[in-house]
Amino acid sequence: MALNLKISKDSPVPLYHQVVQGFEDAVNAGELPPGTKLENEIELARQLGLSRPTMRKAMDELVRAGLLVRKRGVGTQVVAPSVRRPLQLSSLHDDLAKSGSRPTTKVLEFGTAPAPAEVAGHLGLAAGADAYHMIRLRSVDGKPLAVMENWVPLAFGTLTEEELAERGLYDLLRGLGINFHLAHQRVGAALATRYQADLLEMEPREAVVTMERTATDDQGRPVETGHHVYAADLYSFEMTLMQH
Amino acid sequence: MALNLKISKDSPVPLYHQVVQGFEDAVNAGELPPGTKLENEIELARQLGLSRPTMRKAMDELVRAGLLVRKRGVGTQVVAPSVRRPLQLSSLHDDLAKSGSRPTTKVLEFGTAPAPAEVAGHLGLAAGADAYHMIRLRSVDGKPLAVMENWVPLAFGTLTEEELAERGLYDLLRGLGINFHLAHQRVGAALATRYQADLLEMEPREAVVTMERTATDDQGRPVETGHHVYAADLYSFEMTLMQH
DNA sequence: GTCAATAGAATGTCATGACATACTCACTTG
DNA sequence: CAAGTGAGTATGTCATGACATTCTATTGAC
Repeated sequence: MALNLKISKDSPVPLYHQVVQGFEDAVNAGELPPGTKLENEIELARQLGLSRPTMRKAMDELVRAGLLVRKRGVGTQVVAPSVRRPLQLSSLHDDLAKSGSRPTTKVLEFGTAPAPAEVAGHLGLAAGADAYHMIRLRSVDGKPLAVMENWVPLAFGTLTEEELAERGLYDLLRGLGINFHLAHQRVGAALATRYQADLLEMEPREAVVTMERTATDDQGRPVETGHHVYAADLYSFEMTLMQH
Repeated sequence: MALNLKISKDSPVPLYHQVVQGFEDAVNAGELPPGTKLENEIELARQLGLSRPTMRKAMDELVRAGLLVRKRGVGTQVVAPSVRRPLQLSSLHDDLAKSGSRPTTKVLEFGTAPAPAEVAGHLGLAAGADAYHMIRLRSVDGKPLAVMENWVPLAFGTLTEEELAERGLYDLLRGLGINFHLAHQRVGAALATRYQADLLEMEPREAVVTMERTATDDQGRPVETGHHVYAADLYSFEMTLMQH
């Protein structure tokens, strides 16, 4: 089965990236149906005029993405078109904007306050140390979606309520020079408090999706911790799990 | 800053794996504190007596794991100890057993039934085609944790209620020769129905965490789809998000 | 027919070598 | 002082070459 990918050595796009993209396109177009057994790496590389390590680097990526499975001594075959979508650290604002929604934000509370013990623990602060505290209501197309409470250490720089009303928190933090690295997140469920229910325009004791997250920067410093509550009928968390 | 990793060329463990493990140990032991700037790749490889591609392969993994960040033209530094835990496809039974709990399962319903339209869609079956249908109650240390409804196409082989009472569904499917590959999962919240509340020994209209998942094998075939409901006070979903 | 050994196939690992590109800093010029 | 340029640094990409390990199928012996 000859590969029919277009690889250009004049392109600024690295060769292995072109291979990855070509595979994905071929799989999505049905030219490489699930179950297709590929030629061995050496032959594939020969066909594309590449070195084997370059071919292999491309295939490493495709295996990690879930499009291909490899078995030592046997060969490689196509799995797709079901593809792994990696979990990305981004803000709800960015997620919603990316999915075509028009998110708006209302700042309900903003200030500095002594961090409760759990928050202090997450942020690596002394108990009772001051931190920024903010509560926002996020809506989409005019409909309330989430109540978001966040805490941010004071040490990174100055945040203002005016800025927070205009831009997302993550955007502001990036503006302070913070390079986000990763976040640990926990998703659960709860009954909406009366406060939350009022804001989300639902009955009290309706179900809400809860999300707690602490994000760290590329220095390993905790940069924000938050507790968000989403209307369960409007929002859920999607993810792809891989077998290893 | 000289690296102090123990690398043995006699070990059956690949060199790059030894480097990864050595880094992780050093970071976890505090020998490589967050923010540490590492020597360049060529020097690190020299210090460890390795080739640069081997060094680089190890560091690729550490970057993907979130322990290191690299910047072209600048260098590489340590981020940890906060590490990315990749999302793995495994069954609730395996997850709980791994965390030290003693899960038990009660089969509430088992049989074949026409798959509802949505289920048929997920499993790639014709509408109304028969599929295995099962409902189980999972408990931990005698306390009910989850109500789990699953559908499995008939085509993979025979499942029996007796087997399901003894072993997990994923275990049974593996026994039929299925190689799990990945699953798409959605986590949300809902109010427990009376049926669910009775089983989970909670009040009706308490909040439950919901999870819908469709798993596919390494041929790209959907092998099971399920809808699970967890007691929100006992279970939540944890995950790590990476910035890219 | 069953079992063990062997050969072939293919992935996995590792090395040497070289060039390209992005980033930072210092110096020069306006 | 600010902007631009060039050099140095380090990661990113790619190639050739070789050996190790795992898997499967075939063959031979019992």
